[in-house]
Amino acid sequence: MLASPNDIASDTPVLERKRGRRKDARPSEIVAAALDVFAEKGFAATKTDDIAARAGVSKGTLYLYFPSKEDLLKAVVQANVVSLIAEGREFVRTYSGSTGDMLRDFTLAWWRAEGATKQSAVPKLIMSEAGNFPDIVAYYFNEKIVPAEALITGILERGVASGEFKPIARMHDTIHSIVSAVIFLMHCKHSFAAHLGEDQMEPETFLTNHIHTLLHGLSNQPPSSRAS
Amino acid sequence: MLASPNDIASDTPVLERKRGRRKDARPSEIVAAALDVFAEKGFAATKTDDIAARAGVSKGTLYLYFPSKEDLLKAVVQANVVSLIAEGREFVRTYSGSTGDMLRDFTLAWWRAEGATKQSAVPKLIMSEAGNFPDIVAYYFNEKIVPAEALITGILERGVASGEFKPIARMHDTIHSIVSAVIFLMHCKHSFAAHLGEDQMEPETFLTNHIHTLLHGLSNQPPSSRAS
Amino acid sequence: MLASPNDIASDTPVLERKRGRRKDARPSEIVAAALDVFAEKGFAATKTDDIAARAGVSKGTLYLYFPSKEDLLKAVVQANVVSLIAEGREFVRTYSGSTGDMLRDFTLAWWRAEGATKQSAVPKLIMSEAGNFPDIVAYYFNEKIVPAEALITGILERGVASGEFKPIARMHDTIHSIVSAVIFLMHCKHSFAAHLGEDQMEPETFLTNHIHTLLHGLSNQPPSSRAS
Amino acid sequence: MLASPNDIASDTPVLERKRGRRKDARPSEIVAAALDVFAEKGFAATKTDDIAARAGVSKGTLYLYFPSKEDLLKAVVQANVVSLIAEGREFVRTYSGSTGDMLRDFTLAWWRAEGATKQSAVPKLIMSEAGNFPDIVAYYFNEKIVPAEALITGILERGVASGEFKPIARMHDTIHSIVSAVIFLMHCKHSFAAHLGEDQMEPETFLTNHIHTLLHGLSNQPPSSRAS
DNA sequence: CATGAATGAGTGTTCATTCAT
DNA sequence: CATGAATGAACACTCATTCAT
Repeated sequence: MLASPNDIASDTPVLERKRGRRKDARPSEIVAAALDVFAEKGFAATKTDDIAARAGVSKGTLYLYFPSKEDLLKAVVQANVVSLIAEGREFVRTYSGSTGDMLRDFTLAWWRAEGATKQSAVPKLIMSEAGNFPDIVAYYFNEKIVPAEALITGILERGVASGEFKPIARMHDTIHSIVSAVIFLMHCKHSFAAHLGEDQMEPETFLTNHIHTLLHGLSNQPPSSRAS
Repeated sequence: MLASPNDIASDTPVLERKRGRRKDARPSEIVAAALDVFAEKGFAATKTDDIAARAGVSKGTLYLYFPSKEDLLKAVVQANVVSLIAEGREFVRTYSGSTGDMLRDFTLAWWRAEGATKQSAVPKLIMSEAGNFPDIVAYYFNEKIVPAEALITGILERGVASGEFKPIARMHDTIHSIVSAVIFLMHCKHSFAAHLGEDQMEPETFLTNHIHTLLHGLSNQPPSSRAS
Repeated sequence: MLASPNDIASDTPVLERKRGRRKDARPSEIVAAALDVFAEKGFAATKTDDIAARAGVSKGTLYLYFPSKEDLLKAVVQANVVSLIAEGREFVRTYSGSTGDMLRDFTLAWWRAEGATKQSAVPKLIMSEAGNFPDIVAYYFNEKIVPAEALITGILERGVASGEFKPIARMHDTIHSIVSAVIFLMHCKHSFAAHLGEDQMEPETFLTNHIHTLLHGLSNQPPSSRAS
Repeated sequence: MLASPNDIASDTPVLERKRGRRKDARPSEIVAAALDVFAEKGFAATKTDDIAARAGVSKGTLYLYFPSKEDLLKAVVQANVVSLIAEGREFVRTYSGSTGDMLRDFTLAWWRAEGATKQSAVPKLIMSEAGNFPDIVAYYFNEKIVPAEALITGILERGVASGEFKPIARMHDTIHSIVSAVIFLMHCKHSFAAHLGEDQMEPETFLTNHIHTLLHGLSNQPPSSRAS
């Protein structure tokens, strides 16, 4: 259903030249516009006119590059999946330092690369539209979530292996304890931005604190015997 | 915009009788059906016929009780906000035990009361529709999120006061470290249910582990000096 | 289609007795209410609820007496046709005086009996709905317009026969010169009431003047030879 | 509410070409079709599909040019108001001849320009829908009725000033004596066309006779003293 | 390539009519 | 008799998609 991801970057900066060269930029401009509007209104409530208007093209032009609104959604998801994982792999491959710092820096890097950009709308979109487009979700799950969890698994195993971390009984749970904060942050950004004061939600501070707490705990007391 | 929440329970069991009596049950049956369909498809992609069909009534009957599809959405949100907070307050008021256990039990009780039921669709719905219905989000934020955070603040302060917990510099961050796991779980349930194996995501186990990790940490090492 | 007119009077005064005797008044109360609402909104834009509400009964009760909304319209027309013609016949039969005065008094009596009452809504209604209910129009035409024109023909012939009036070449035209003023007045009353000042439109004065002008002319000069 | 009338002619003949060009003709074609159907069925009973079908376009196209059915009604009224008044002014400005002839010729010209064309449906429409669209009625009243009465006032005053006419005590009444015949004729045309034989209602003959009677009277006798 | 007028299937909402109580 | 909750066919309006220019 979903073609293998080809490299449609959505944030490509564009130096305007009306109808001039660089026609190949059109698709990615449209994808970027679509991401904006889909994230704001949801797929069903988005009108193709809105996307066209935001992309600065006519409605007909959309159909020159994408056979349907749904294909545009697919393109949006595809365009925002691949490079992130590649970046993550590179981070893990090259990081040197303690695993605690690595976990913190990985999380921050992830936030900076995805959460702090417009791409953060994709997870929201995926979640919102999961019920209506299961194949897109499957694609996203396999191409992004699975590799991402693999990366984190690698980090955690590094910590356990080095003795920095205690043994981890249920790896998935620990991964989710980390991931949930980033996802939560992205969702908040797109849903409650207006309601959260700047001080209540400073993403990088929050993530730093979150990882710190996960590493060192809130409690002054030793764990009771019946641990995880 | 949104009237003060009146207690429309959404899971009322019904003994069928086609016409006539039972009319006071209708609204809550409809609200329950609407919650299901909205959560599955999103607001815009939901057809009123679908709601009517799922509620076992005709399309016209919907409009006997709710002036519009949007009002039905409001009713869905309202119906699933109030009692939860009341339950939470009661839990906090009556709990006796260590604050670590309290935090874990609070989280589990929250999950059982909301996450494990159909009500867990509401947070997903709120997030998905935030862009289109800001007043509903505002209502939800004020009536549910704010009080919920107040409850958790109380628990954390109890732990700090008793010396069980270390001092907490940024209360909001710590609250969000807790909350994010529950929200994450609810969102996953409605988006990735099909993709997550039973063993990868066992909600109560995950939450127990999450709280345990937050309390006692992953690390074998003491925190570096430059903490939060 | 339309039954022979049975005597449903619409202006029957009613002394209220809730659910008491005199159940036979119900139909005429409903017909009176329907006339009001039909005249105000037109047939298609009238909701049966409105009629029921104005009649002070439930919507279901309407269907106890009238098989459909359209039948209610028929009843409204029927109820307001018969007695008028009878009154007119009586007037003509018993009038003694000059034919000029007779014409004026006939016109005024007509206005008082129909134009000044709620019945004046019927001609408006007939005109508005002519395209949709041709059989009702046919009924109205045959039962009211034809007899009414016969009455006026009688008056005009009386005047010609007595030498009071000049010979009348096209009887229909002269009838319409008279009738048009009354119809015009009724239509204005239901359409421009809000726009016409009291002084611009005093019905009885207008009709008196209209008949006077028709009888005696505006001109100081004799007609040119090429008359009608 | 109603924009200043722009010149949408409703009877523009059209040389067919299915798509593309001719787009500026579309609105007036639609307005013409709408006038037809509204006049025939009334506003509420008219389906937008009917208008579209009669205009030879799809339903969607209607909404390309008019935001709603009600706006289409407004456009219909606007399109058929302005030029008439301009024509009337021109007639009055340029007429030379006796005032009696002028009154007759004015009436006939009015009939030919409005009554004999499809525009004659507008007065019927206005009357029928008065209760539901008061602002449209107000527009019509101010833009058409008021100026029309002013024109007739001018004619009558010319006759009085020249001594051709007797003094006129209540100008409004006399205007209405003239106008009522034209309105009556228009209403009849749209309501009783099927019922009136050709000989009973020959519009121009009727109007000629009506004006003749208004000028010279039916009576052989002088008015009694107690005039208006 | 790009446009935007045109389309028509689809959806939210209304309302005449029915019928169990 | 009277009610009013329930129905579902019908309608105004929308919007993804097409295609002549």
